[in-house]
Amino acid sequence: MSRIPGRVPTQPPTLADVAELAGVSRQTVSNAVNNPDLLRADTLVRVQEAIEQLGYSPNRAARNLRTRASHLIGLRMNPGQEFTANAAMDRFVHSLVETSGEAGYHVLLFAGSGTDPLAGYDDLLRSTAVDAFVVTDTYLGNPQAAWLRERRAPFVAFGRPWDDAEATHPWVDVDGAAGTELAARHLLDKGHERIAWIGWRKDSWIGEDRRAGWSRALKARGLSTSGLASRVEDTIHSGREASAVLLDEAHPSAFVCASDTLAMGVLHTLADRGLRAGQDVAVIGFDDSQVAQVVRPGLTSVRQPLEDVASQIVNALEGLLAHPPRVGPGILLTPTLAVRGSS
Amino acid sequence: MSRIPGRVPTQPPTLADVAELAGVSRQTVSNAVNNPDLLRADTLVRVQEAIEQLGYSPNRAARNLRTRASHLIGLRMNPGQEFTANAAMDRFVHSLVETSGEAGYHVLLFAGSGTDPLAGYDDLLRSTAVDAFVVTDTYLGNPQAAWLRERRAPFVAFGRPWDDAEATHPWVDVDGAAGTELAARHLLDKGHERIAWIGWRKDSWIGEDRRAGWSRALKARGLSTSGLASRVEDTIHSGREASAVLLDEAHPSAFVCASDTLAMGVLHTLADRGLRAGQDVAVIGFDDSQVAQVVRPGLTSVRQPLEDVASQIVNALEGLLAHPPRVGPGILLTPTLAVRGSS
DNA sequence: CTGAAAGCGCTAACAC
DNA sequence: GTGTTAGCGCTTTCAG
Repeated sequence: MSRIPGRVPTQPPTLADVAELAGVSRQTVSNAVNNPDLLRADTLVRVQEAIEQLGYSPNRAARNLRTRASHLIGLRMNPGQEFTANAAMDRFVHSLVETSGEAGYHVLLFAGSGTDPLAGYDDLLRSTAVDAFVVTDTYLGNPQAAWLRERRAPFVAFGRPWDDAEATHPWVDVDGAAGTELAARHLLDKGHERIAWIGWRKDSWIGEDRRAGWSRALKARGLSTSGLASRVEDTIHSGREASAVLLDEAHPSAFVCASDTLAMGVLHTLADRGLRAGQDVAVIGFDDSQVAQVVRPGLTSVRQPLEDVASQIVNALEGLLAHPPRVGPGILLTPTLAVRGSS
Repeated sequence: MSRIPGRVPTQPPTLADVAELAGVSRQTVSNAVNNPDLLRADTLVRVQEAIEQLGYSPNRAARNLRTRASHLIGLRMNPGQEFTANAAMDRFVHSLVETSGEAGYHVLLFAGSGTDPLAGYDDLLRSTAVDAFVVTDTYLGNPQAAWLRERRAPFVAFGRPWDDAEATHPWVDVDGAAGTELAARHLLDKGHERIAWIGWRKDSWIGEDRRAGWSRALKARGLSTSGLASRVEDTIHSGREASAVLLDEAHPSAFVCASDTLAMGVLHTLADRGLRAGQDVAVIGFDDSQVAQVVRPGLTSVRQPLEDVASQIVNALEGLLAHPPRVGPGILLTPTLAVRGSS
């Protein structure tokens, strides 16, 4: 009488309730859920009907306690830069949630402190709240990697271990150089010969990597890059100024930029001077952000395959959490070019 | 000998380890963590030192099992519309993570199915994986609200119960009408008298709400709205077409739009015709998305106070989960206007 | 293939 | 104030 199907029970049903209804032991119900193969077919059906009837789902806390696993993946959200390269972050989180969901994992978000790159990780780890982490902010080295490895915390990094070639942790990254090389080639094929670069300051590994692709493409065609490159802050204003200077001094017919933000700055300069993007001067950005898609006349941009990144990360995570753990080599994915009016 | 401080233990320390080191019972350690007032000062210090020394954090699963609470808040991510009104979502999630973190909660992300508005909720609820939900997708009524309430699942909605004035669940929303009224007044104060509206199709409550603010502002100044409004799909293309038609037929000197997307369409039309946004025709969007900030000459836009929304939601959540539960009235917050070059 | 017993780490209730 | 007992709901032995 205590559990009337269709009515909302005060307490969710437990294994014992299902066992009683199905006329088997609790253990058998557990097996029906976790190792159905062990049951005889008719018993299995009877148990499954009881589960269905009661709307039973195993209590997460109890299961976690027993199995020492939470099926949760921790992901740190950095204090929101209002408009920066993290435009891609949103898309990545979406993909990660969907992919990890299919693998039986949920994503646990926690806040970072901005100053301390380790904040938040420690507590979740010690309280065994998550099974693993996905570490995304590896742009300036990654102290997290060393720290997490030291505590034997499973994690997969989105981003190469730039500062440590010996690092053995699993990672997935996008080949930025291949992306900018793709962009530069696209322009070369259109007949451009003076292609300028606007990137980030030299202390950014990602920035230098992206720059290398542009440089490689030009050199492969026997073209010089000298005087055609500029390194600035990642703001529209900087992109605008840098492109103005380059136009005056080096007369490029096209720009490849390390980000859509910088590319927007170039578009502003072109508009200032009555030049038409795509017609008079070509521009290519990086990240395929929303702005690239809506600005006139459409900004050609390098697009990171974030769905694939998420999928590979979840894959690596599953290996890491398997018994015994499987840890594969780092994975480098190739971006694509979203071609629009600006090129 | 089993736990050497400074070294990484194979197993995290437990209550028992701390109790042994401090020379007290397990219960006393538990009290030291949860009810420090109950301990004598010197005992408390001794226990805290032991906790510190071992790097102890209470095991989440065990605590959850015992207290029947997970300190997790479920948030559903809808399948990523590549570019839509969910531009604001990212900002909201950030705020929610930070605010709820301060209140001792973490955010659990799960994937929605796109077709079934209830997908994902059920399992998390039955397995008691989360303490409560934050429901965001209330744009077309909210079947979740009725469903969740029926199962006595605690939740707070971001969005009014448009379709059910009798609804008693806690909610927080932004007063869209106040936002568009602010926008229209801003234009009226600049001397505009023919202000057009481009909004969504009539079946959108949010859209009709935003439209009402524009209409109210015009009528308050004794101006007619007839022929000045258009209702279309939320795409750039639609905004472009609608504005072209309105310019031809109604000769407005300014536009207020239900979204930045539509406003971008207007900017395209102006560019097509050689009209300068802000100089010849004013344009105001809604959501203060990234594009509003980077497009030339800057798009004036209604900005939702998402930080405040998150804060109020967490506040409501804390009330809901208190013993006994406190449930307050719905909360309506007022947006602000981010003024840029387009107006 | 099924059942009985034990225990994961913690906290609520009660004794001392 | 502190210690003892019990049990949250589940899964992992190990018998039958």
